[in-house]
Amino acid sequence: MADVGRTHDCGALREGDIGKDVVLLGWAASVRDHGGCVFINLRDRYGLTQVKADPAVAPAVAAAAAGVKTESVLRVAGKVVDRGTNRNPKVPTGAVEVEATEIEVLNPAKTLPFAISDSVDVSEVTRLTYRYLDLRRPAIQRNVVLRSRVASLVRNYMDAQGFLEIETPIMMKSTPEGARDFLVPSRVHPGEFYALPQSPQTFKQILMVAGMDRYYQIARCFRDEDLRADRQPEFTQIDVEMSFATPEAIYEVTEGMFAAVWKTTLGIDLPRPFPRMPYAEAMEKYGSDKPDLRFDLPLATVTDLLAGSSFQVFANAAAKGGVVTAMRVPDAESWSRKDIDDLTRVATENGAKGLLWLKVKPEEWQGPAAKFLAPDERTALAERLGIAPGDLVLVVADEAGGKARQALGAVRLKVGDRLGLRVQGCWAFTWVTEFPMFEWDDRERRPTAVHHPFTSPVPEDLELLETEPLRMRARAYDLVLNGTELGGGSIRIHRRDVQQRVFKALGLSEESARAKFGFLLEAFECGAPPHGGIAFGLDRLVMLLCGASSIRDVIPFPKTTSAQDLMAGSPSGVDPAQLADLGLGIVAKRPAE
RNA sequence: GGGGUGGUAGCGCAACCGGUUAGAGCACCGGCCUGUCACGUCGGAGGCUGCGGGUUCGAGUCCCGUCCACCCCGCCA
Repeated sequence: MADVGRTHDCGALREGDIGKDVVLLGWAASVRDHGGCVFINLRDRYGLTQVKADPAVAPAVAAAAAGVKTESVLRVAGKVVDRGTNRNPKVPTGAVEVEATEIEVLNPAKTLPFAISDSVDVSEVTRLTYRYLDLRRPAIQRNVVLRSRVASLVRNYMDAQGFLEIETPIMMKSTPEGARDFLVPSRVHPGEFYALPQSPQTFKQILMVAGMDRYYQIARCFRDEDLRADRQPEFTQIDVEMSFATPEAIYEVTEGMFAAVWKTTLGIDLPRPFPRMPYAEAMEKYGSDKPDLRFDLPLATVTDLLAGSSFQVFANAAAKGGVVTAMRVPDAESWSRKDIDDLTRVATENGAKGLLWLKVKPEEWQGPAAKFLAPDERTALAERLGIAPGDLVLVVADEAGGKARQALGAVRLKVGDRLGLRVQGCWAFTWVTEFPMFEWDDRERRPTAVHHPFTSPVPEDLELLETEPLRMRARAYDLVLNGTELGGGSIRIHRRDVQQRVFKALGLSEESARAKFGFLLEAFECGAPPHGGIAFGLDRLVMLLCGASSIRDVIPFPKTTSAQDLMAGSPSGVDPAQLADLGLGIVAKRPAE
C-alpha cells in the first residue's frame, strides 16, 4: 500500500467510514505515548484525525509512532475504527480513529520555535519570522480560506454583472499627488524609473475610453507611507470602473457585491440600500469622515450657545470662528478621574488642547467649567444635547473647528470601546457622500484633492473652481463599515477642459500636466464616455469579516511597522554590479549591508 | 519626524525599594504508564536579562544612547 496516495483528508472521516482502509497525509499535531498505545493527532488544512498505534496490532508501528516528533509530516495507512465510548465530541472526526498499520515519516521536524496552536500566545516577531509555521495555525488558515472565498465571490458576482477582469501594469509611470511612489529603476533607460501603482486609476479610466464599459480587477497597490494596523505598503484593492455611471448605479452594484459576500460567508442578509450621510453631517455628528455607526452618541455643535460664555475657552473659540462641540455619555457621571484622564489623552493626541467635562448630578453640575456656565447656558446645553441626570458631558473647543470635532470624534470612539458598544457581529454600513473637492495643504500652500485629481465636481459647483475651490463639492463617495473606510470612489472628469482646470487649481502647470497625464488628456478628446467607479480594500474587508484586529492577520506575508519582511529579510542591500547595471549609486547615510 | 507600551530560558511570562546562586509554566531530553485527546507522572538540562556606555560596594531593576516590535499622531490623492 506504500504507493497509495491520500484517500481522505484529515477532516473527512466519519462514522460511515468505519471499516475502510485509508491513507492519510498530514502533520503530527500531537503525539501522546501511553507506554503501549500511542495516539497521534494528524492535522491538515481540513481538520484533525486521531491515529492510534496499538502494539497489540502492530508492535513495530507503535514503536515508530512513539518516536515521532511533533509537526513531522506523516503518511499513515490503516483502518477506520469506531472509538466506542471514547469518542471526542470536540472534533468533527471524533467518532472514529485510524488504527495504523503503517506510519511513515515523510519528513521529520526539529523542535519548532513555537507550538502550532490557536491557544498559545506567540509574539508577532516570532510569528512573522516563522510565518510558514504561523500560517499552519488553524485560526490563520481560516483567514486565508475566507480571503480566498471572498475573492472568488467577488469575481463571480462581477462576472455575472457583466464586468470584465482586466489587468493593468505593475510597472507604470510615477505621478505627482497622492502617496509617495515605490520606484523601479529602468536598466534600459538609466536614470529613469517606473513606479508601482498606488492604484490602477488612470489605466481603468483609459479602459473606459477604450469602450470596455465595465471593468474590475483584484489589484495589488503600493504606497510608500508609514504603516498602521490597517495599512501595509502593498495591499489589495477590488477596483471597479463603469462607463455612463451614476453614483446610484455604483451604489447598486457594490451593495449587491457586499450583500453576496455577507450572505455567502456569514449567512447574513444585509439590509439595503445602505444608509447615506453627507460628509458635512459625518464631520459634525461624528467628528470623522468614517463614522462608526454601531452606536449613536453623536456630537453636537454648541458654539452658538456658548459664544457669550464667561469661560474664555468657549468664548475665544467662538470669537475666532472656531467650534465648541459636545457629546453626552449616559450614566457615566461616576466615571473616575483616571477614566476621564484617558479620554483627555485621546483628545490631546488627536489635536485638541484639552477635554472639558461636566458631571450632571441631580442637584448640581460638576467639572472644571461648570461654575462658569450661566443657568440659561445650562438649560440650552441640556436641551440641545438631551442631557439627563447621571450623564457625563464631554466638550472640546478649538479655534480650528475641524480639529475640535476630530478630537471629540476620537474620544467618542474611546467611549464606545469603554461602553462595549463597538461589538463584532454588528454591521453598520454607510455611504459618506458630498465630499469637498479640495482641502488646503499648509505645507504645500495650495489646495490638494480630497479624493484624487480625476474626481468630477458637483456640476453646479464647477463655476467656483477659479474663485472659491475650497467650497466645491465632489461627486465622490466612501463606503464605511463600523468606522473603517472600506473604499471610495467618484464620478470622474471625462472632458479635457475640465480636467485641465482642476489640474491648474491643484497648482499643476500646463506643461507638467501634459508631461504627467498627457495621454489621459488626449484620450479625453477622443470620445471619452462619462464614467465613474470605486475601489475597496480587500484586506480591510476580510479583516472585518473575520474579526481580526490587524490586516497583518489576513495578509499571508505582511511587513512589520518598519516595512520589513522578517521572514525573507527584505528590504536588503544588493550587489554593486546590479546597481551599476542600473546606473545607480548609494548616497544614503546607511550603506547597503 | 513626534508620543506611548514593551524587549529576561526555545515560547509566553515573573523577579518587591538597587542586594544571596534570575524563577515557575509550556516546550525540550531521559524514565514510567494501553484510552489519551493541550494525556498523566518522576527526574534532568536549559540564561551575555536586545545592544553600547554610565552611576553605584553592588544594576534585569536607575541614567544616557541605540536597535527591534506593537499602538497612535503626522503622512496615507
